[in-house]
Amino acid sequence: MQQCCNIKFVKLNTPVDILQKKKLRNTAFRQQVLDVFLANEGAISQEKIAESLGEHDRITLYRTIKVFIEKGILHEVALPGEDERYALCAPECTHKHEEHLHQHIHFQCSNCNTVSCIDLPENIQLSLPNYQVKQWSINAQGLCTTCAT
Amino acid sequence: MQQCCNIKFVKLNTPVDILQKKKLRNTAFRQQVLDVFLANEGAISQEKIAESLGEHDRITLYRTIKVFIEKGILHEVALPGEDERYALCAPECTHKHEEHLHQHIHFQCSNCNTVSCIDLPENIQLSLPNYQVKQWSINAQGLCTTCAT
DNA sequence: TGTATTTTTGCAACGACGTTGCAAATATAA
DNA sequence: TTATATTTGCAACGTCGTTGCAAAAATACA
Repeated sequence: MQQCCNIKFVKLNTPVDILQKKKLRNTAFRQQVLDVFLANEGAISQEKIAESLGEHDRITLYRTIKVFIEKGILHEVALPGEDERYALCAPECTHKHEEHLHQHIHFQCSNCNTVSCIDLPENIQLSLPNYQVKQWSINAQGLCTTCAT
Repeated sequence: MQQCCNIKFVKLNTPVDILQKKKLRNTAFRQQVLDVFLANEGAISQEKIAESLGEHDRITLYRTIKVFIEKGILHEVALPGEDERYALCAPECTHKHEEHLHQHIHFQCSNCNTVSCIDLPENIQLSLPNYQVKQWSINAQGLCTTCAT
């Protein structure tokens, strides 16, 4: 069972663990960025990260996000008409340029605007006639658990 | 049956038709932009549109795309790590801020990099426990019809 | 533990792009 | 044909992505 963006799962890894596993140096800045993700559920934009960080160097943040994506620590969540968001990958995730399969659902709440990653209960195949589908993801919109009640 | 981004369907509408229906003035520039979409299947980026247009004013293009999205002529196709792309909406599509339901698949070919919109054979419901799903779309990657063979 | 090596950071700099205001040009209505 | 409303093109501004480079920091190694 592939679990991605599951908070229970992710929280087992400390920033230090994550960086060591990916052979990245353990710096204060990177820890702060990872802390932001561990404190926020779901996918957040660069703007949101920047706010959470307080005063910081924007180029360093840009490069940190870039490296995290390349190493498979973060993945990109694209939403139409909005800034790209980023979310923690599960430990199984490999580098961007290797096989990096994300088969999950990104759910955006039209009320509170949070984007949560929903795990799929099992591996589901998408098959399209005449196409070779390698990976896929679903972007859904509506009301999240909190706002629906 | 909802058909979106289906070329057969869209080609029945001329640029003039499209603009009239949306109560937008019929200008040379807007026609050129629409022609680019009618000539290119699938979703294309602003950069690609700009190339196809030749010499033009970038602000006018920016505003044209913006108006087309607001009026429901174009819709935004978000892809992780890439510039946003735009695709023609089917005539049924309403304005952005009304109910604008796109339940379709955006398929990106990892070889030729084209993004095509695939019609769904019928209305399919996505149901997630505890969530109220209003709309959804699928981003898939792999090899398209042409490149798979 | 101290030093060498490699990585990372912070800053300058540049271009590209989103965005707005405004006046001139254009399209539609009367 | 003229009046009105819309659209365009341009200036201008700030923000962001990106790169190069030197200083600082982290790790490896003796």
